[in-house]
Amino acid sequence: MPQAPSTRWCPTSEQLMMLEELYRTGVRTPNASQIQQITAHLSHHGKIEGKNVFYWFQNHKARDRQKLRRKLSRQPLQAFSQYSSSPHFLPQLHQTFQPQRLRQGEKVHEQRQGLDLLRKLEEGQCAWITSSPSGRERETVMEMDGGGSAFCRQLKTLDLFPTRSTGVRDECGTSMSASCSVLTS
Amino acid sequence: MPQAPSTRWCPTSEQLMMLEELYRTGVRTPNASQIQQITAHLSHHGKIEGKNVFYWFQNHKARDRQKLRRKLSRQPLQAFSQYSSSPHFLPQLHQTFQPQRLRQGEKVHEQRQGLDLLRKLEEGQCAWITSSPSGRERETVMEMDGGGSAFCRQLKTLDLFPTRSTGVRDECGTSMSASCSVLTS
DNA sequence: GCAAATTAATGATTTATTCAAG
DNA sequence: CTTGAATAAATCATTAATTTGC
Repeated sequence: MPQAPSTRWCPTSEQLMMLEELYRTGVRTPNASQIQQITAHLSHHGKIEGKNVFYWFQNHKARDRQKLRRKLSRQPLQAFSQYSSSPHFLPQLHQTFQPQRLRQGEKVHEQRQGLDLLRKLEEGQCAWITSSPSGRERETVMEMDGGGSAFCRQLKTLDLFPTRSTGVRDECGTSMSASCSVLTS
Repeated sequence: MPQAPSTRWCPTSEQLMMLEELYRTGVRTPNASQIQQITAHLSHHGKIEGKNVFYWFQNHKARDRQKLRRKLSRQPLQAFSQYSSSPHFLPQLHQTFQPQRLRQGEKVHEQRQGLDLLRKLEEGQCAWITSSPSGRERETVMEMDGGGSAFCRQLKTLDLFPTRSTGVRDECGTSMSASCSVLTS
């Protein structure tokens, strides 16, 4: 069939890796000259023009920031957990794990609560995660050394999460189906 | 009898299946609370602690990415590989980009170039960036056509990224060993 | 068949990056 | 410019698979 001559640049894996390598090592907003050089090099690995390089860095930088923000805004849901050995616990967990999105203006600072585990693990303050919760289900899921989860306010899940992706999301999953949550307090 | 002090967690098949199910359905980086919940549930199927869950997701995600990248790098789809992937190309580019770091006072100019570019692009004055960078630029930047080694004599590797290859390990094109090179002349 | 020897997986640690707040 | 937070990448280390000589 008369394949439409792809109207847009499609980076080869090598080009992509090289761009990412440059990005990883600090290049963010290359100037004209730099773009020219990059383009020259990458052109050995496939069709490419300067504007592609320019746009790539623009987009990559932006999406990186976006990803970070999203990452920071991941909030824990309410502790519920007496399903114990329910054979249906998985679906329930899923409900709890849907990515949460908070309001735009919400201060990022108070929203983190993610995994400072690593640090705590290394510092030995990881009782909460090191200890085996095997004994019984605790309804006070975490108590985290007093000050850890003060901002663990009540979230109200509004709805939906058709998430059923099979591929590898997370990274460039710019738009993962997310449920919408709102602070109710 | 001093039982083999199994030094590390060994997931039961049930635990593994549950973790994989969670992963398949989108869980990638569970936060503290979520880890607690997962741990609580999985503990019904065998000994387990929070950090095991944490590490499991870290590793699984990382190795998934790794697998994907390795797969991608195996499909270099252009015949331009006469230059193939020169290990020198990156360092050279980096060298070019080093001067990008400016002192506080004079930062504006460089930074603004990106915007200028965009403007030009949108205004149609982007001939310089749209045009394919053939020949000319290449010469000034890299001489490597006659055997890239000639270029290397002038380079001094700073070893920003020590290429400690443990040999055996995985990897391939994922992370090109990038060292920071500087002209010594 | 069966261990010792080898190799592949994968759990656990360490190290480097990144963004952005201070 | 410095530092905090939070990974992701790299790598170390141990367990499971498998191969191999008998």
